[in-house]
Amino acid sequence: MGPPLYRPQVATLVSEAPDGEQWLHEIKYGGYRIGCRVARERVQLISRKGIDWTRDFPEIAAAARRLPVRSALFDGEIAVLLPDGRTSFQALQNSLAGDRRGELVYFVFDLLELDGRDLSQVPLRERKGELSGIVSAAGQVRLAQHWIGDGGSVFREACRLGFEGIVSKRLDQPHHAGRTTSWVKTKCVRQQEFVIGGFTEPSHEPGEAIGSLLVGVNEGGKLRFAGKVGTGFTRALARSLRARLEPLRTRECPFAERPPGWLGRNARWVRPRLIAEVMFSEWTEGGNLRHPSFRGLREDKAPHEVGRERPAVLGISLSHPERVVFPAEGFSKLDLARYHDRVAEWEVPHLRGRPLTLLRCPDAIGGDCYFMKHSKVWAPDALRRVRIPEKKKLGEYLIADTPEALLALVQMDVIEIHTWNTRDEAVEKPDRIVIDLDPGPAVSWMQVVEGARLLRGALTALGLASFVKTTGGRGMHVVVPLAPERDWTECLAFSRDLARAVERQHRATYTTQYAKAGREKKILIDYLRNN
DNA sequence: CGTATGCAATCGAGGTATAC
DNA sequence: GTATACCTCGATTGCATACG
Repeated sequence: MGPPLYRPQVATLVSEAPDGEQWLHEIKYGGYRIGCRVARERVQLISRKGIDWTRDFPEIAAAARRLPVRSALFDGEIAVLLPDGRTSFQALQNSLAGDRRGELVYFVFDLLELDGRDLSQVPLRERKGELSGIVSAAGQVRLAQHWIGDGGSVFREACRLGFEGIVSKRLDQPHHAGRTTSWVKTKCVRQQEFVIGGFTEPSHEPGEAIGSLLVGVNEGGKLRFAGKVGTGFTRALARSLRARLEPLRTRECPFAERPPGWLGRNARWVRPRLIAEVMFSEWTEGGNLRHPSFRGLREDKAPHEVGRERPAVLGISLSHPERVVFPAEGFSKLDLARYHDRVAEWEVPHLRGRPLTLLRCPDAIGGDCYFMKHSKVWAPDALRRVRIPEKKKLGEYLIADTPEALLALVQMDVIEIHTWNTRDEAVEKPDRIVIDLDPGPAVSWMQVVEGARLLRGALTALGLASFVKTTGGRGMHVVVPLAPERDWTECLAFSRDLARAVERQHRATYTTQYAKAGREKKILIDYLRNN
């Protein structure tokens, strides 16, 4: 008898995540469900329908071959892990097309056979136990994380972080092929209204019902096609929708841009009068709906009121969320917002109370960017404005004290956030000194690291704690926190003296001369950051 | 006899491969 | 380049069959 087939267990959709200690919860990764059979040196990756996918993911197969088993059947999901920690179905398909943006990871969540022992009749709790001894929590083949109990919180957190939803599994149940209720999934759904601009002829009842609805949203005064909705109605409802749409029939396509291909030529068009409520999982990169499902007609809204609803992060509404801000990596404004949301806990303490100088790029990096010090511009309310006396007049500055304020900066298309070395309660008394190590083009990164260590040594000898900050470029900042007691001139004098002392001792390596010429192989110690 | 379950159909986006 | 077929993911309906 050959090895048992890969017959995956699948989850039933429910509206609320279950609670209780008998349930564990995992992230719904939104990748491809894949079984992995290891037998001696042979590894095979198998799709949900039993098709061999080993050739499509050779690096996963190679990593699986190194697992410490003689034979095994693993179950899991292959997904693309984005740098912000989310996984993306879209990115996975791009990855199969050769576009590597993010890391391909096989998240393993079950073990059905181990070294000849059939584990399929063993409770999930024990299978998880065996699995955790074999697959580690890092690497290209990695253990899927899970949480026991409190499904509601796991679900809310998963949605907040931008995942598709969660899968909840009974710990006390054996494996069971096919759809069961001992595995359930809860999805983070989106729902909104769309204008109906047409429909397709159904294959079964031509002339009597509809196949799918063609829907769109208003964008810049035009109706933009957003996809087809072909499920969520019964046959009877499809017939009644046809009856409602038939009087609205027109020869002219109501969408500003005709849908591509066959659809654009063969769909039935209607005057854009009816509004449909549609549930869907997400917007695709092309601005279409993924997994759309009809919920009903909205009789209470006018078509011109229907637009794409702006996503919000931490309550800050983002315009142009899909705009690509980092073209090389393909990251959008929404990606940037989610990143700041994730790191806000660490980022905000360094921003709190500090007047800001901002680099804004309304197009993208590489487009037109400009530095902004004063805040005589529109900014969301979450940002605080302060007035600080300058040489001649009062200057108004922005300060970000909260995670919401940080997201407000993203909404303003801010790419770089530069802070003052003082806080607004005492603008004349710096609470830190920053010494910038700016390497010439011929200087290696390790030399910059050595420079930072040298400075830190000198500071420690003077009784001052210090830490380094990467700059995003090739240099490094050495930051010295201070009690806000000395004024600017004293801080500047101190950092200038320190920089010159280092320069005197190591003339071949360091300089305090700003002129570019002559310092290709040297590190400029820039003390003027404390001015 | 009603309910549960499995399976095929019919829809969706987005991808590949292949034929023309 | 365009069209077709088929693969992944998904939702949902409707029917046949199994079960208590």
